Amino acid sequence: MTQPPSTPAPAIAQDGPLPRQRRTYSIGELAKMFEVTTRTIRFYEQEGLLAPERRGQTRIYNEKDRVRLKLTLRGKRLGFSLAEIREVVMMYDAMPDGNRRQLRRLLEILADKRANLERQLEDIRLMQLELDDVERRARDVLASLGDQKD
Amino acid sequence: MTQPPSTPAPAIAQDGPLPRQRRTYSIGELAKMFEVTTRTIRFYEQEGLLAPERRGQTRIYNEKDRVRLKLTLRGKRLGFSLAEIREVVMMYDAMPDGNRRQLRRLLEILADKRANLERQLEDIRLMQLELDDVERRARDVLASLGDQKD
DNA sequence: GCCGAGGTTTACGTTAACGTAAAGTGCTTG
DNA sequence: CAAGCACTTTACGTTAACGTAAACCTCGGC
Repeated sequence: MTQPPSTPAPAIAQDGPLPRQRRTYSIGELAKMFEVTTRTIRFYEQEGLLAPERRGQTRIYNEKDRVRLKLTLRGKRLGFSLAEIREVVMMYDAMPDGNRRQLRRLLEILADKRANLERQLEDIRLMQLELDDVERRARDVLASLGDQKD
Repeated sequence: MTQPPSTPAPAIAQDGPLPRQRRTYSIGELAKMFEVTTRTIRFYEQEGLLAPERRGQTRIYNEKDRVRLKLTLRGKRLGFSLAEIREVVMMYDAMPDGNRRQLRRLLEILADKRANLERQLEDIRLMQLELDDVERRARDVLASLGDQKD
């Protein structure tokens, strides 16, 4: 991904105990970092959400890959499907040389996601009120149980 | 949910062309009302999220059932599993005669859900910023395409 | 030289949340 | 009374998003 033509990525760059500028990650590192399994990461690649470089057979993830994974997981937490996430991600990548139709389509998708987020905000607000209510009642009952034994 | 002990729910109360106080619903009505299929509603019942009365074989839903369905669907939109939703719903129902342990457990669950919602709020905020960014770039590209034809 | 820690592919298994089809019941309407 | 419509049960099918197992490579260290 990283388009910036710089930094040819020195093979292992073992120049200190904690290299301050870590540019690549193994699949295992990413897995721990985000608390997912390597299977998940490979699956996301298979689904077209990631496309790490290879050193021989081994996958090498760079900073951009890491960000993508982060965004993907965030999307998942918000209930988006991998297909939806891929839609935005791919459009985004194709953007620089996209034609009008594609760009307008992208804007449509974005508006759609936005509307979705707005509804989720409202849902969260309502849900919080419900939880407030349930909790208040639960505490009341607990209090009324004040001196009984169980 | 609504526990208010009142209103014994008169069987059918057919007293007008458009009974202003509709207390019961058919499965089809609820399905249209919430834009889900009847299959979905029956499935939720099977999963212990609903328990409508029966008139013979037919399911009769009252106001409380309707609210439950609404809350269930809201939970779903927020990415909760049916199992999670059921957990809260069942605890809530068992509340009045719940013992301390159950009530504390309920409070735990609520705190958990709350934390979840908080993270979702943050995720939404971040996601909105991302969308802002993507949209801005897309508009820029579109503008730069100003006079080309496609 | 071999061993363990990580990486890889291939492929079948699993779970949640329904979809879909078949076959039957019950009312009411022309 | 036949047709139609809404409801019912039963049961197999489907999709997304991984889990899990087997069998393999490869590299640094003892």
